[in-house]
Amino acid sequence: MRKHVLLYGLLGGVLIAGLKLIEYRWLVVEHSVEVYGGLVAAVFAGLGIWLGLKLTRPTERVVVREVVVEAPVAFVRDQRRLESLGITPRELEILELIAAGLSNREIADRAHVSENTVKTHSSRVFDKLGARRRTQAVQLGKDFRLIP
Amino acid sequence: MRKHVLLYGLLGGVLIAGLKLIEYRWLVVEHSVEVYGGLVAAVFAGLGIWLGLKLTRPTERVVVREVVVEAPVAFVRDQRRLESLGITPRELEILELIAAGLSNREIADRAHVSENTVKTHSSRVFDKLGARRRTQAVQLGKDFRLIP
DNA sequence: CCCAAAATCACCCCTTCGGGTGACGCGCCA
DNA sequence: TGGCGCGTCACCCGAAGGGGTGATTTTGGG
Repeated sequence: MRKHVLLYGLLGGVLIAGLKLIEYRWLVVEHSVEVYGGLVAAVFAGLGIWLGLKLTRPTERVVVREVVVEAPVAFVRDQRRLESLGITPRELEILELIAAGLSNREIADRAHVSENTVKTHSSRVFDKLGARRRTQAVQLGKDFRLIP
Repeated sequence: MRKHVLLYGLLGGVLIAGLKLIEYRWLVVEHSVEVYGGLVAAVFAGLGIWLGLKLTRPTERVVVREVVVEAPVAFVRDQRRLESLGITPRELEILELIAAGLSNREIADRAHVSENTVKTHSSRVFDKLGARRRTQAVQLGKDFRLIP
């Protein structure tokens, strides 16, 4: 910054010297003092702006703060796949209970239906998923993003 | 910014008018043109610096960028729990294959052991996990962070 | 109002699973 | 060197799971 101040003074001196060399007094005599004043004002205003920019440039700092956002990877059900497989809401419900580790008997109790009904639903959902065992159905259900 | 330019011009006009009012010509006559020029130069230089600061102030900004880092939550096996439950490596291996949806027969083939051996391992791991069914064992294994 | 999809339930048959028990070999270590 | 943990295997039996078929009721939309 100090360098800029020195440069500013130097330019001012050069300007004065330049005006002397081109006989600014002739200009003054010929075009009055206002022209001389305006010229000086314009030049120094420009220099001032330039200096101001130079002085404020260093304060123009961009602070980049990286905030790490935890992504719990929230579960979103793949509705599209659900429809493409033709799995009904009830079947999906049974699948979730199977994934929870419940037996058909327990699922029947919880869903207030008979065990045979649970077996029917599970058989259908196994068929739609292409699973032969409930553990495989659970695995496929997770892969297909049908259950968490 | 345009407002600043207008203000700048207005101030220049006011300055000129002010100089007129205090009969600047007297100053010129009495102290030569250099004094007048220096005065104008100083004033406009100051204005220029001020304008420069005003213009550059808005560019003085702090950018806060939030970088969302995908957290796949890499799986880390809970070795402590594994030991506290007394689950052996072979049993854990069987548990993983069960979680993959394989039958005892398939597990036996993949692990190059008899189906009876697989049943023994699975029975042991079920007992250690407190599971009654393989789906429940899988669920508990995931809860205990023993399998992904 | 009727049809189709969904949900419900039942029965049969076979496979798989899970519990229980017993046994054998291997490596480690006190 | 004897015990212990681990891995291996076998057999039995009851429970649970899964496939197939058929049937009834409920429900939502044309």
